Amino acid sequence: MAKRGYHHGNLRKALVEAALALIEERGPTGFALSEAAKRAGVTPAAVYRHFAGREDLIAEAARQGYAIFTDVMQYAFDQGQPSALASFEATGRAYLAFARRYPGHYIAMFESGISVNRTPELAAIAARARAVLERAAEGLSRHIPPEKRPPPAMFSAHVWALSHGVVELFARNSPGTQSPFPPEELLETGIGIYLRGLGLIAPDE
Amino acid sequence: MAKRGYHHGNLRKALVEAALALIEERGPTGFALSEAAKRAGVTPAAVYRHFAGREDLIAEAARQGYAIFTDVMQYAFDQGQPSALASFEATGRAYLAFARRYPGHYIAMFESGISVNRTPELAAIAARARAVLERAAEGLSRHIPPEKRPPPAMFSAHVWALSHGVVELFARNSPGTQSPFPPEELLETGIGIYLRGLGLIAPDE
DNA sequence: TGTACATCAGTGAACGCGCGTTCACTGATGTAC
DNA sequence: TGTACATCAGTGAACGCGCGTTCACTGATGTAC
Repeated sequence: MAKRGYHHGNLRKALVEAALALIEERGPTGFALSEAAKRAGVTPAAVYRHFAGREDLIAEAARQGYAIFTDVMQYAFDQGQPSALASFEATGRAYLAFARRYPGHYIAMFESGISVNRTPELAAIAARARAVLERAAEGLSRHIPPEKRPPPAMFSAHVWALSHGVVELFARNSPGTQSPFPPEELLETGIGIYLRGLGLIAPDE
Repeated sequence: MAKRGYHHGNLRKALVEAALALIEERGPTGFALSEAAKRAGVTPAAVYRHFAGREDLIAEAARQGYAIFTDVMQYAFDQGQPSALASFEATGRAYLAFARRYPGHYIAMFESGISVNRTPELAAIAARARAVLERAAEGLSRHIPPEKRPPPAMFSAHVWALSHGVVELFARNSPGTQSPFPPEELLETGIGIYLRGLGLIAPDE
């Protein structure tokens, strides 16, 4: 169990952790398999006992990210229940919280260039994450008059896109630089205005 | 002027074009200075007559991207005038159109990891792009009752974020894979609902 | 409890590769006389 | 118009580097007897 000795104990886990830390520090480009191995206190060749190669290691980081992501979203959804509105808003906020709290996972998932279709396993778990948001949208959908009700998948896509855009442009230091407003505020007001547009929040509040 | 002969004619331009094509084909990671040189029919060392190095070449691609981007946004804005609403919607659509039509520039600007603060020149032109969107927002702002008027910079950020999120998740093949709706439709309906939430579109249309 | 042995996680050396960058050079171009 | 010359864009060879990956190996571990 302990790390000392010839055998590592849990190298697989240590490698994923090292990879996540590296991705977080250096960006997707800066990640090197050899360096992840070094950080785990192991020769580069040892990595191949646990992963097929560099890409496979990143994919595993992304997979774990989607697992956490789905849990976080599901939890937020449940917290908001039985109010469809509260559930919907909470999942939006959870997106931002996830990006903040698990930046390595976030980058592996969305910025590393790893396709979600790389593995059936990865595709499945990503679909599950999407499903949580769509379920929240479906719940909301029932409160909109049928004749002006957009497909739930559409407005779950809207909220996802808004959340993703806020994260990319204003929550990570990348190109947006100094954001005009705190990302949390930006996302909250944005979702608020959007939901009012759907007729789900009264115009006066 | 012609390409034949010892001297290239316009190597600088050819290098930027090669870089853009490569970035578009291989992603930001796949871009190699040596290969851009090869495509321009030139030795890697020749690049250093025109650029300080690899990063500088990417930064120049991004700079040209911002220049085009600003023009495109400005043009869309002007087309929508004198209607503030039409101008606002048009700039949103222009964002998507830009990403579609100039993918290499788009990637250099937003996905290459090049900071907008790398050069004062680059920062300046990016600020100009932001200013176009904010001006559109200011125009719109006048139609909102002052007491419930969010800062123009805030809702220009919302539209930017929504546009960016739609592009990243649904218009590029990256992680979102098969999008549930055409990105154009997604963005248009999203902005429509958002503007209705601001009270800028009548609830019945 | 003690010994023999199979397993297999991790070693260490080596590889080929393409990369970004440098340097002294060369030869095409355009200008001055 | 013709010659001498300065300029400087592009050459080609070389570099050191870190990368991902391979391979035969070794030695710690746990199991069978």
